[in-house]
Amino acid sequence: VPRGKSSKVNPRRRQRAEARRKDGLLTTGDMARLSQNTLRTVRFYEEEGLVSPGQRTSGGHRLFTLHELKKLLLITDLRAAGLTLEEIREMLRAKDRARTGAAASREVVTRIGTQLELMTTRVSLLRRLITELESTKKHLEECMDCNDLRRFSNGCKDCSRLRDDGSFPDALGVLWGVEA
Amino acid sequence: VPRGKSSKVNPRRRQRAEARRKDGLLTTGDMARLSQNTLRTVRFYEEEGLVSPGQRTSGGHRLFTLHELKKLLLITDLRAAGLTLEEIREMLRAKDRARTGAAASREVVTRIGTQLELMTTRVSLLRRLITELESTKKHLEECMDCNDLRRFSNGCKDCSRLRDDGSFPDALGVLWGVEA
DNA sequence: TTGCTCCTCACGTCACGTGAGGTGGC
DNA sequence: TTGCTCCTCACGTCACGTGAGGTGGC
Repeated sequence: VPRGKSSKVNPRRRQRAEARRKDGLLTTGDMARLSQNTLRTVRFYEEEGLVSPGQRTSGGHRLFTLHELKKLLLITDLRAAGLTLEEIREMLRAKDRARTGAAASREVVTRIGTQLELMTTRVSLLRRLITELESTKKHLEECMDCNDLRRFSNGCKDCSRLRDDGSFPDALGVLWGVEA
Repeated sequence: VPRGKSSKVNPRRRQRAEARRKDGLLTTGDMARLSQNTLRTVRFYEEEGLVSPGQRTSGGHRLFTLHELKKLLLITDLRAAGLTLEEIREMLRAKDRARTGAAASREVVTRIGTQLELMTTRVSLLRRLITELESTKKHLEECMDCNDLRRFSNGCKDCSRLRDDGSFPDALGVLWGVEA
């Protein structure tokens, strides 16, 4: 159980998460909750010039527009997809730095194209790994009721369960130390 | 052009990358090249107890077995898939820490299952983002020969190209600042 | 023998995490 | 008024990157 984060459901807090301020602006906490980030991350992205609170309350609390929330949601997705903050920043600023619509769109199209290739590669790697781990899991599920202590102490070397299958995933060889 | 990394093809180096030492062991450089990692990363993984050179030469050069290379390849894939080194370490050590085959397989099956769920989630996010960015790219490709400076200076607000389409990707709204 | 490869420190970086200590706002 | 939320430092962490300065090995 993680400390510091009460699991008690606080009804007032629940309301806050769903309710909007009357002026339609969002606090740092709203931004964090709605984008599944921490407060620290929202503030860090502001320091890095990625999002910006249009204004602050007299007490110093940040207030963001809905547009900044949408930007934060995109940043969050792009980070999860593997882009660095620098790459994200360049993408977000590309339009404003360009002098013409043609230059702006070409710049953004190029950047998106590059990232799409990288993302496709990442999906392929993930799919390959998922297949491999699923196969490894299936093999090991056959051993979940194994009581052969003698064979296990011997590293499962002479166990037919781990040998009779021709398509033996590499990951299983590594995890079970079959050739060590 | 990145500095420090010559793009000249060195035929001797090429041979080294493919050839094996007569004893079948691999140097740190072989491990790095064959797994697409840097020398630093291979050494760091050794410090962290993830891979281990079975022996060293009299001069202190690390020598790895083929099994350590396979382990490094799996580690590299798992890292790219988003696992921390701690999670990878626990997965690799689970079998050796268990007392019975049943306990070992249950432990590893559970860990793999957890990671498979996370990986599936990551694939979904990537696919969703790929779709969104492809759509955004397609919209912007229509603007690559735009010469309407007046409209661009005005933020493309009154341009029909960016408005007539009903299914307007969120990312485009953010990147093109349509509501700012 | 030459130069390419590998070695060990050791400080730097990126993207935040984690308190400490204090104040704001419905 | 209470307590939940947000504030600003500021040091810590994870997974390496990047030299400096030196030696090993086909």
